[in-house]
Amino acid sequence: MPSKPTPITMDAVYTAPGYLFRRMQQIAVALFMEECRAFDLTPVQYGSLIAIHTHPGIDATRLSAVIAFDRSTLGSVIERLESKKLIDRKPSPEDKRVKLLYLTRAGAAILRDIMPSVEKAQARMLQPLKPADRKVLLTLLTQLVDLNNEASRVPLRAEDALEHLGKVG
Amino acid sequence: MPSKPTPITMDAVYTAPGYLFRRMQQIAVALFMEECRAFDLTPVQYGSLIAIHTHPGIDATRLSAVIAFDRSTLGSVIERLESKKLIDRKPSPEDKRVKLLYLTRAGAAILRDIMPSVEKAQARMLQPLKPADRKVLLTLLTQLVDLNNEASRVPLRAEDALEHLGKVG
DNA sequence: GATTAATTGACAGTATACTGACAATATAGC
DNA sequence: GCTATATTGTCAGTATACTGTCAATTAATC
Repeated sequence: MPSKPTPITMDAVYTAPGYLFRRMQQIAVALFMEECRAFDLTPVQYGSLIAIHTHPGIDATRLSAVIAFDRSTLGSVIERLESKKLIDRKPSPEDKRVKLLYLTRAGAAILRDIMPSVEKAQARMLQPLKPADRKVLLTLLTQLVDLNNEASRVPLRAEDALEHLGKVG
Repeated sequence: MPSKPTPITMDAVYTAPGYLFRRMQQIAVALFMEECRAFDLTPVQYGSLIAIHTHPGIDATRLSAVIAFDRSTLGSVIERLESKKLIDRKPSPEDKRVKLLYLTRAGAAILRDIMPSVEKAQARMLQPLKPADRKVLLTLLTQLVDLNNEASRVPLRAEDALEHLGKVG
């Protein structure tokens, strides 16, 4: 049977999951920026630093896969981190196309120092919910992101990306 | 007691709610664009059309409040909708600063036609969850957005925005 | 080993966000 | 009624995304 046409009301917007995800993402960024103001880092830059810290010598393409950030955009993110002297970019001796990424001392330091503020921001955005509800939401959200992994332009490829690091052949 | 410092691992990223909201937002946009390709409308443009349809003669500032979209950005969104001839912008006779927004015939038509595709996209992003879980997630997400309303730069002001429409003073 | 494929980083073009500023215009307070 | 304040639209500057393209380089195939 054909379903009845959706009435065109604001509820078509307000109850759409896509709209709610957009608003929560904006709220999440706002809280991150507020808590981390002193460090002058964006959420994307923070995530990139974490990944480079965890995988020193990673290249931009694999970095993009490990954090599921857009590869085209990552170029300018890396540029900004480099100009802030938080990372170094060194040409790969094995592949002339590739530039390997490393944290500088300053990069490692800022990462260590920013963690508590990031934690605070992450806690604040779930604060309004009861603790049990926070857990439920996080569980479902994690599942949903994982199950929809292939739907995004840049699916998360944590495992794959690691395979090519620190190997000789 | 002081809590132990967070270890710097990828889990600090993968389990952060902010990261999960970012990824779901990107997945949501990707699914919207895929389902609605034929209409050449973005999620933001769609939301704007719905709001203008519901509140004919609304101005840009109130539009921003009714859908909680950034006011600076909305200028270019409106420009694009106007150049596609989906909306009309008319100067207000009462306030020389204000430009009032109306759907064109084409705008109303595209809105009517796109609804099923939007529905499909919204359904697809929750599809991977069990029906009961979808309901739980939506409920918690709606609560969370509402309770964090003031944390975003552009809090939703659905009621306020309406008060100034169609009144004489 | 020469041709074809795929990969890497880069770039141009479009769209959304947010910050902060500005001129024109309205409103409030006195 | 004049002045201080607020509102509206706009713009410049920065940051993130996505599409599509490109040259350089590497890998795969025959």
